[in-house]
Amino acid sequence: MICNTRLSLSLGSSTTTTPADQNNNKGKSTQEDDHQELTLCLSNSSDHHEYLTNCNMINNPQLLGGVNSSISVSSFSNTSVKRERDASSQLEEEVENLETKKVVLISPKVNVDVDDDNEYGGGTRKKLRLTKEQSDVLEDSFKQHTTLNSKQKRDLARRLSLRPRQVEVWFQNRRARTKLKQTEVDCEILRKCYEELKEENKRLNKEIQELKSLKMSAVPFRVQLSAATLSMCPSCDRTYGGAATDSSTKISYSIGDQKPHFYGIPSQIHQQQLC
DNA sequence: CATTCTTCGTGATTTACCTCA
DNA sequence: TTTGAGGTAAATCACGAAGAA
Repeated sequence: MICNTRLSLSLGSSTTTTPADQNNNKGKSTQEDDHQELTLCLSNSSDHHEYLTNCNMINNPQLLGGVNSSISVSSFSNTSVKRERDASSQLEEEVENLETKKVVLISPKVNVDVDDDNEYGGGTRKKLRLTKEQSDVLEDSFKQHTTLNSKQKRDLARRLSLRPRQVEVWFQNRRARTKLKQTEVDCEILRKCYEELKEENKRLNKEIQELKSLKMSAVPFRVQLSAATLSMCPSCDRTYGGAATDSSTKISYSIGDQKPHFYGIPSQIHQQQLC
C-alpha cells in the first residue's frame, strides 16, 4: 500500500524551503531536516479510509513497521533515494579513481584530491582548479560533443586524472554557461532589432501624420472645385473631382508636400482619399 | 607596500524533471 | 501503470584569484 496523499509539514523555522534555503543549510544536518518532516498519509483501503499519521523517519525505516510495514519508505523521499544512488556512484567513482592512479598523469600538477570524501570534513571546501592542459582537453572535447555518454565520460576522466563526476560537472557547467552567453547574445540582437523597429515605427508614424495633414489640406480645395469638375463615384455615390489630369490638382498636392516621393502619383492619392 | 573589499570565473551541490527499461 | 535508474537543466553556493580603493 502506497500513500496517495502526502501532506508535509516542516517543523523547521521555515515552512517553505527553496533550493537556496537548502543550500544555505548546507553543512548543517540534512538528515535532521528529513527527521523533522511529519507526513500525513491517506490510505486507499477499500473498506474505509484510514488516516495514518506517522513520522517519516527516512533513516530509521524500522520505526515505520508499527504503523504499516508495507509502506514503501523510499517513496517518501527522493532525496534519500538520490543519496543512495550518489553513494553507489561514488563507490563506482572510487573504483575508477583507483584505476586512474595507474594511468600516466597528463600534468605534473594533478588536481585529483585523494581525500575527496574528507573534503568538507573540516567545514571548508577545497576548490579544484583544473590545469591548462585539462581545461584545453575538456574544451576540445566539448567542441566535438556537448554531452558525454558514460564511456566518453570515463575515458575523459581517466585521461585527465579526474573523477568521472568532475568531468560530468564540468560539462554541465559548460553547457549552462554557454547557454547563458548565447542568451546574452540573443538578447543583444533582440535589443538592436527592437531599436530598429522603434525607429521604423517612429518614421512610419511621422509619415502617417504627414499624409493626414495632406488630406486635411486637400479637402478645402475640393470644396472650391466647380460643380462641373465633380463626378459621381459609382461605388460609394460620392462626388469627386474626376479630372485626375487637372493641372490645378497636381499643384494643390504639391503645396506643403515635404515628401518628394509623393510627386508623380497624385491621382492615386486622390482616388484613395475619395473612396 | 599591506590590507580590505568587490567582482568574476568556476567547481560543486541540490532539486526538479524527463526518458527508458 | 508504476517504479527506479540515469541523465540533464536550472538555480545556487562558495572558493579563490585579480583588481580597486
